[in-house]
Amino acid sequence: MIREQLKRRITQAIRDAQAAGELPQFDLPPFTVEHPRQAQLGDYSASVAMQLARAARMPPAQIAQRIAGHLSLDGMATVDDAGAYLNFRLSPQYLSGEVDKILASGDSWGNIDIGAGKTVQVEHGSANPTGPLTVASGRNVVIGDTLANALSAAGFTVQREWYVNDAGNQIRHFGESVYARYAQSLGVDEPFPEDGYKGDYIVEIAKAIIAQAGDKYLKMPRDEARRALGKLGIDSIMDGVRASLARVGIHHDSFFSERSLYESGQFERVLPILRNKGLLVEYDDALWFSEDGSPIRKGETRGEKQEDDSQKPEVRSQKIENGGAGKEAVQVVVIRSPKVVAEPSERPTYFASDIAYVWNKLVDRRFDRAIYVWGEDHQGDVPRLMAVTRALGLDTDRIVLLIYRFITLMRNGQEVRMGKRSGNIITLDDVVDEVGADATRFVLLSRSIDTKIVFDLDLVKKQSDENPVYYVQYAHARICSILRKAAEEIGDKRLEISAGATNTISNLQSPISSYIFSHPSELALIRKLLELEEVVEQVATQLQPHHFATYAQSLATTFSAFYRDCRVLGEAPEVSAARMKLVQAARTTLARTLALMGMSAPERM
RNA sequence: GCCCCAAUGGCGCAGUGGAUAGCGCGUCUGGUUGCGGACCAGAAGGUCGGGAGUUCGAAUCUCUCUUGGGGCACCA
Repeated sequence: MIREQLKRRITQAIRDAQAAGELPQFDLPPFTVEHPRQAQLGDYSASVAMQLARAARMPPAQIAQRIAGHLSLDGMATVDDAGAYLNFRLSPQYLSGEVDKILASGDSWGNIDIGAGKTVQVEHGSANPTGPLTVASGRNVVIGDTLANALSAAGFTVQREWYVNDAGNQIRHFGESVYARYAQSLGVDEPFPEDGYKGDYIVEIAKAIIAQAGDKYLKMPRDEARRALGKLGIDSIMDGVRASLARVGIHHDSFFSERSLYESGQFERVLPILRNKGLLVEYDDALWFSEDGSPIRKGETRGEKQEDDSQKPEVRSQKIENGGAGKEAVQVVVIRSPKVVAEPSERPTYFASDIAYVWNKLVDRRFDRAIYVWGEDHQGDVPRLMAVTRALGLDTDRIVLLIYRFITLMRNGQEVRMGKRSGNIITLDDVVDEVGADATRFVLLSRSIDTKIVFDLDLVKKQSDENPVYYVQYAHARICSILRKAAEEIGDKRLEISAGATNTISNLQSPISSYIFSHPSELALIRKLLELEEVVEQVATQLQPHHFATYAQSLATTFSAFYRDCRVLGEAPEVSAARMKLVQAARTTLARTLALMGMSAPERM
């Protein structure tokens, strides 16, 4: 990457200046190379001279000058020491050469190697398998999938996992619901459970099972039938989920069963680690995790006053002073209790699963990092997972808990309320049907994960200039149009522009390899293309996928400026050929960006 | 009460401790004998919520206050 190259050269220049006695000896602090805000100042800029002023006991401008004097840039860029800044401007020769590099890289253009083969798991989706995939989960999977794309491009070995919550109370309710619909469909007067799932899809599932297996579950003991039907229901739901995911281009490498943590004995193997450290505490017939091993005390609870509030333990907010470094709450969380009525052998509490699961990720499967993509409703669960990870003797830096904000769905200027249990859900399929997969992904990726998204169906459906999705894709279609036209004019049938064929421009016979771009809009476009690597790095390190969306728009804008200023066809042959190459590189870059976002790059619109 | 997140032109949002804070929409003024006008150019519009601190330098880091969102169950 350019930035890294410049950093190395600056570092070398400083050492050379030191060796020459022009700068005193000092330890070089970490410094950055960045883009100046004003483009006229240069392409890259380093303020390292200012950082060194104290250590070197020299005025920054003088330091900058001496560093500049020792810089060897090999024609890559020119440097000018603007006061205390070192400003670099990439040379037209260098920029022109980079176009060839992009074309040679083809579909792997943008790949970098900050991951160095480290393994990282991105767990995303993981919605309860009790109903179809909702738009709410849509943001989750799109964030996770795009991050996985970015991490993969950044050189990590990535595994995409969906955690199937196939244990616990909700699953029991679900099984009862399926059973009730099953029985009702067979004409049996079976009451629908109070906590049941009311959605029509349960009826569909029941009918499908009847079509397959008839009434055989009515002949079983009721509990057994409920469990069996629950499992069948989950399978059916998950099949639907997979189909919905596929529509937005998402595939998971693994669907990990929560239940398996108990069936495999994983949970029982991990628990002794906490017990041996004295971090398991009995209270009120239940088993608790207590971060510091302290017994659980009775205390006043928050929220509405109820008769037996005083009987409840203070669960979360025992405050302790932490060596002056701020306050931290000791995490106290229930692991197992007779009051949790779900089959305790299958899943004591959700937190119990978390314990075994993090161990499974980091120890059994040895991921260097495990990323959890969680909705903001799980934000309160972060500290306890961190606490138990620490208690297990694992490095908490290896887990990253990403919290994204929910979306609000708007239609006809009204917020669409979604109720989970009520069956009033808007599925991801519904939205994809209405606005398309590309627009859905783009909207869900367009903002920082910390920002709430208002998904206005009417607005997104409108294929207008208010809608950035089409602006970006239009730029790609327009590029393809130019290349199509070029192919016609030149009559070169080998100039294919279908996806993947990015290198065919070399089929044109022309002395283009020596061509040096000079028009400001040409050079600006090349600079913009070269940013892709930086954007990949940014997304992969900050774990913020919206940078792709921002970049895609900016790239489309830069291309439009080039398109306005520079004709491709009908210029002098060497100019046309060189610009076609540039346009091809722009297509490669735009298509890759869209691919990283999981979007299509249409050739016509 | 405690914890997390946010606050940046009219609206929606970017912004990596660096120089004159950007983009889209909206508003106003313009642009087509030319590769796709689903486009482009120009203009107006800002005490980066308030205050203090750290730093050569703060929208960015720390503290604090205000406002908004979310979370604080032997639910998942």
